[in-house]
Formats: sequence, structure tokens, C-alpha cells
Amino acid sequence: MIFIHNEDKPSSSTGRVLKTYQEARLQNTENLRKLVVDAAADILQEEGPEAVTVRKVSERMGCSTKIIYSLFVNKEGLAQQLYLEGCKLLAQGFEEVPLSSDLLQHLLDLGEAFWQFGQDHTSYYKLMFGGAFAEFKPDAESMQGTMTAMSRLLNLISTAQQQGQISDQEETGTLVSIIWASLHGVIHLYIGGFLGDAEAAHAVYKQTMVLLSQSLFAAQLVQQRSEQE
Amino acid sequence: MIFIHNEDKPSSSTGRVLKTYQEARLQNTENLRKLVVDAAADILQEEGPEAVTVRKVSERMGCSTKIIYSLFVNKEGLAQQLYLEGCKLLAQGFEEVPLSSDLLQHLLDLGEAFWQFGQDHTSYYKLMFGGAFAEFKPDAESMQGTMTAMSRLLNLISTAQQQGQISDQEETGTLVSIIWASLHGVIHLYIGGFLGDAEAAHAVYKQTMVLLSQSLFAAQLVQQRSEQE
DNA sequence: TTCACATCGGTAACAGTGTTACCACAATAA
DNA sequence: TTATTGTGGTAACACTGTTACCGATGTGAA
Repeated sequence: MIFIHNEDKPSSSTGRVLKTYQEARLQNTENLRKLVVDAAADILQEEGPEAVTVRKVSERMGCSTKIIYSLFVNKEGLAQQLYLEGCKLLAQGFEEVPLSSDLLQHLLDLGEAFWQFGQDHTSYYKLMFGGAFAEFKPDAESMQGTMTAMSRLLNLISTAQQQGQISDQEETGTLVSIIWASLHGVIHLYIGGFLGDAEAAHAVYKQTMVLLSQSLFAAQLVQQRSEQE
Repeated sequence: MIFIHNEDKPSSSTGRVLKTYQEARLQNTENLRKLVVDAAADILQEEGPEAVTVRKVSERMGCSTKIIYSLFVNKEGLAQQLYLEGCKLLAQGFEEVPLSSDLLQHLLDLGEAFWQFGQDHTSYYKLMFGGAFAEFKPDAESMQGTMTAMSRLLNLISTAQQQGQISDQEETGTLVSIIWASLHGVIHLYIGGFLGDAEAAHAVYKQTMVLLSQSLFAAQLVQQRSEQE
């Protein structure tokens, strides 16, 4: 039963998912990989990270678990692809933030976009930064994807430093890490259930952004103040 | 083999762990609970959070898994006890920080103690805040334990607000959350492998503390400045 | 003392996980 | 047509959390 490699048999009642799997198998493995990642992504978003299991993915694909192990080495390999998928979504979220000549406002907007990503794609967030897959450590490709997603933030800080609005005593990368980590901490504690409801957590988040940017842009503020006097 | 309930039999070669289990069983269940938590804590520290399994704990105890389910409802119940154990260690770490009349310095010292806790008890940290047990959400007792551990930080912020060194526009709890979450974010990203080696991560951590405290104590700094003029 | 009852806890199983050895089949090459 | 290669499904292994079962043990009453 199940899979007869003979193509003569009509589609019958095996369903559409099965057909796409058959189609992809006739083409290159790259399409098949994408199909598996999509199936896994669906499960991730519908049922959360812990529901993403090799068997569930293969069932949804209509194939055996062997396929997943042939295409990706193990579950972690599949998780890495999902990580990169999440990076794309995050980058997309950042892209939608309008450019602004007010760099402080721009920073706040980017921070807000990061919060929104955590809310709209909580399952992805848990997978990527939440330690949902205990064994998952970012490899070179993952870090590359992360940096690409974060490039918008990096460019902003760099520009602000060049314009003298943010001190250039610290390395740009360090400042990005500080902002990223601080905001991540709020989101992660909230997801973990430590910061009450979404409203309270969002208040903490926004206040964290304010405090950080106050310090970062402090030189400018002081300068503005002395100019006003 | 294994457990003969007859006490006439001498200790034989069953080992010391077994004897303590037998002893505790003769006493109340509270001692037995503590013994189980200790065994689980040993595994946690020796082999990490993912190694803490019901079977491993029961093997180390020299009893069946049933005991764990009788004493704690399920694995999560045991995890909660480990969480509280971690709170004690964290509180202990905070206790060792010397009091200081310089509240800013005191804040930096407490922050450093939090970092040290993450380094010295990484397994506990992962269990408590790292999401190592995906299903674990802090219940009322866990939150209570967390607050007790954090009380040192809470008192400090409260005092600084009363002395006018930190603005009292924000609620004390909110400020504590901001500091906690930001520092947690750095530790968590570092543990997750996103911030490079310990040295680089520690630099980010310290800089985060500096930026935050600069904003928090900003009013005072401005005040000092105007007093000097 | 003896006997019924209740409780405690060990055994063995269930359902689920990641992973892999095995082997039948299809496609290709000679 | 035959030999070889490789793809992929089946079924198993070693784990996990969890629980149904049931014998043994201790405890109460007669």
C-alpha cells in the first residue's frame, strides 16, 4: 500500500500534499528540501516548537522519516533551516519599518518591530532564541542569517556613530549586542511567564528601549542642552 | 533482588546511597522529598538539565520511578523544586555582595553577582530561566522564590528612589524587571552561543549594566552637575 | 493472635521521541 | 538481459514521561 512508484496509477484519493511530494521527488532534491521545511514550518506555527517532530513532519509529507534524515542529517539540520526561515521573517519585519532621519525614533521603531516579531511569530522566536531545541547552537550559516536580519539595526547604530549622535568609543557590534540582548531578555522572560500579561511586559519593553537609548544618545542630549543654554 | 523490606539484612554491598534512601523511608516523606531533590540536583549539576530524567533520578535513588510520581505529581513538580533550589543559590549569591552606601556601585555589584550565578550554576540557570524544560512555567510558589531571591535588588532600587537618586516616576517593580530582563538577555544569548566567548559576553554584560545605570541615575548626575556649577 | 483492609511501591507496559539497520524495489549501466 | 547502484519504506533500538496492575507490607479490628 501507500507508495507505488509506478506513475500509471492515477492520483486516486491520496490527496494533494502527496501529489506535490511526488512531483518534487521527480525534480531535484532542492525542491524536496523546501517542501519538507515548509511542512515543518506549518507544524511549528500551528502547534508550537515541541510539536515539530520528525515523525509528524514525515506524516504530513506523506513519506517515511528516512527522507528527513537523507535531506538533513538529523533533526537539528531541519531546525537550522527553520532558523534561517525565521531570520527571513525577522528581516522582513525590519524592512517594513520606514526610514527616518530621526535616528532615535528609528531605533525605537526597529525595537518595536522586534517586539512585534516576538508576538506575531512566537513559535519561531522560541525556536530561534528561546532555546526550544536544547541541542541547537547556531552554526556559521545561522549566525550569518542572524546578522543579515539585524543589518538594519547595525547600519542605524553605525550611522548614528558617524554623525556623532552615539559615542564611537564602543564598537558598533558591541552596541548592537547590548540592544539586542536587552530587548531579547524582556521578550524571553515574558514568553517564559515571568513578566505578567502582554500589556505589562510591553510596558517594561518600551521602558527598556527608552532607558537604553537615553544612555546611547546621551552625548547628543547633553550637547543639545548646552546649545540651548 | 534489590529491595528486601526486611530490616534484618545488613547493609551488605548495596552502597551508601541506598542506605540513606532506606533511612529516609522510615522517617517522614519530607525527608524523602529532600533526598530526591538532592539526587536530581546532583544530576543537574553534573550532566546538565537534559540529563535530569525521571529514570536517572530513581536509579540514583535506588528506587523505582513510582516514588517520584508519588512525591511530586510529575516531572514538572520535581523541576519546580529544583527551581526553588536554584532560587536559594541565587539569593545566596546576592547575600555575599557587601552592602555599600554608594548605591550605583551596589547595583553594579549585584549585577555582577547575577552574572557569576549564571557562570557558576549554568545548569540551574538554564533550568530556571533558560527554558530548558519547555513545559515549565513558574507557578505562584516559584514566583515567590524568585522575588525572595531578587529582594536585594528590589530593596536597592526602592532605597535609591526614596533618596531621589533614581526617579520614582516608574514603579519599583518595573525598574527591577527592566534590569533583570536586560541582564538576563545577555546571559541567555551568551549561553545560547550568540555572543562569542565568555570574555566578549562579559564585556557586553558590563556595558549593559553601565548604560542602564547611567539612565537610571541620570537625574542624580544632572543634579550633581548643576550643584557643581 | 488472626484476619481483613488499605496503602505503598516495584514491574512491566504504553505511547511517544530521535535514529538507524535492513532489505525490497526501481533505475541505471554493461 | 543482467549486474550494480541507490533510493526509500519497514521495523526495530534505545530512550523519554507516565500509568495500570498487583504483590507485599504495615495497620486496624475482632
